[in-house]
Amino acid sequence: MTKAFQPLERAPAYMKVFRAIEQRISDGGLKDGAHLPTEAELCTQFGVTRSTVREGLRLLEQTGLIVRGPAKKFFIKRPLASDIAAAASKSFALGGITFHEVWDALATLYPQAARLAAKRLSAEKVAELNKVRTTLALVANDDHEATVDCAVEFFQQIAKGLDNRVMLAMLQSLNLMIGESLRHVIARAPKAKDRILNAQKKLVEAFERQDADLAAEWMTKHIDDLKRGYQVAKVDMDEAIL
Amino acid sequence: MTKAFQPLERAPAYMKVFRAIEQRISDGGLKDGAHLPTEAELCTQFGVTRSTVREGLRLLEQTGLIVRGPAKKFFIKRPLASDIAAAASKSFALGGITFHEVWDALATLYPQAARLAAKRLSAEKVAELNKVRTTLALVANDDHEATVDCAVEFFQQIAKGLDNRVMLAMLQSLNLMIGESLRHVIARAPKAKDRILNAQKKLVEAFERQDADLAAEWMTKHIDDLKRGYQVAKVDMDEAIL
DNA sequence: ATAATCCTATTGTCCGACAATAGCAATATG
DNA sequence: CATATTGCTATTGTCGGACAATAGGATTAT
Repeated sequence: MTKAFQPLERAPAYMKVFRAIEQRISDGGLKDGAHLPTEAELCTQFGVTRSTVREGLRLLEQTGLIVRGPAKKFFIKRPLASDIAAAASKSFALGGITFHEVWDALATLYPQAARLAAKRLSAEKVAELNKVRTTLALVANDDHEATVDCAVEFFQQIAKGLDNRVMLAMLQSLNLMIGESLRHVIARAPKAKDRILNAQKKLVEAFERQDADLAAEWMTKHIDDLKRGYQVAKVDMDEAIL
Repeated sequence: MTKAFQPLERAPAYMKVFRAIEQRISDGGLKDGAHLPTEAELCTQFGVTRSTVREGLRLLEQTGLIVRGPAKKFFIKRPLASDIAAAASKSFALGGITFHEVWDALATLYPQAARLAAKRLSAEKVAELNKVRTTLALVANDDHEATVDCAVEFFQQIAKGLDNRVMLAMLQSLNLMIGESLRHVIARAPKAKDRILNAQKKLVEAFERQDADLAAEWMTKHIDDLKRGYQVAKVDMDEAIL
């Protein structure tokens, strides 16, 4: 007797539409920036109705593979690190991730990131970082909004400087998750800004000297400070973020 | 004159449906495991037609917030670390991430993960790891499939043992991305398995002694070996994965 | 008691229609 | 002639209804 049959491929048509287009994107048939045919055109090509095509498009839309251009037209977009980070941090939040888990990941990743940064950051990037730092020094002490923005921007610049999209996405997703809570902390821990400024200064120095150990050391202190900030602000670390 | 009007909120109805349900999930109104009302029910509640509701459901579906239960009914599901990892690694692949970037992230994250594991892994978890290791020792030398599975499983167990869903998701997404390429490497680098086994042995020893430095050291060697494997297998590290 | 069959609720797909909108062409106005 | 306005057209967003496919549960037959 010949071999048993494979279970045959049964997926809803809208799913097949999704996968077909996704496939075309990944194999380069639909290049980045190209625009998708109109819905009517897709109907005739796939031989299904608009409702079905549209359901498939919604899947693509949520995956982030197509974005609206002018005239509501969709065009193809390959996911950027920032998209992945945004999606991941949103999912984490919905999954009930705690401050503790985020902080733990920060404490693990960022000192290493600082090590890499010390080795890889170009002189221009370090100068850029320094500019962010001086900007932070200039903002009013009670402007918590701007303070947080600068503090997060400093992290962002380091992440971007690593020249690695995987790490960028991971670090950015952490940045997004701490951003909100940081606002909370800074509003309640008045001395936080000075400590942040000091850590940033030492970090920039370490980057200038390309001293990986020093960079890691100060980054660790910086992250530890954040935890202390949470404690001062009486944030329950086992509470879910957002 | 009174202040200018805000641009009014104009989003397609299907998007509003999506956001409304998403909101209900995140604020706990729809609990994990609860089942979504039928499409017809949602139609009456939102006051839109089924087509519109269904487009919204497709968005939820792709976000991973609802999954099909028996009878095709949708059930609410909060995203798990593994879902986030799967989505992220797929996006990375579509974004054209290179082997080099993945390896770079591996080399940065896993030694630190090993450090944490040395401190946190329970005795049972270490025993579990040891079991994976002995399983790998027993598989035939030419069974590349099983070899890869065991090698990846070893990483998975470490990731799970950290007891941190953020790190778990990040490490898992890396695991998914190397999985495929590892198959390629092991088929071409015959001695790879022995080196993997040795590294795993040393790692387990380090975990048993809770020696973080030793664990990090051997994990670094382990990851470096992987890179050497790529070179032996003549994989172009600047090529996109998958 | 178990297996086969029917029933029903729900999803998947189709069709056709029309309103809303954005971009473009044609026109009016100075 | 240049600019502003208007109308045209292609496309998307939404609607309503229809029916086939399917999964689970109820019912019947053996």
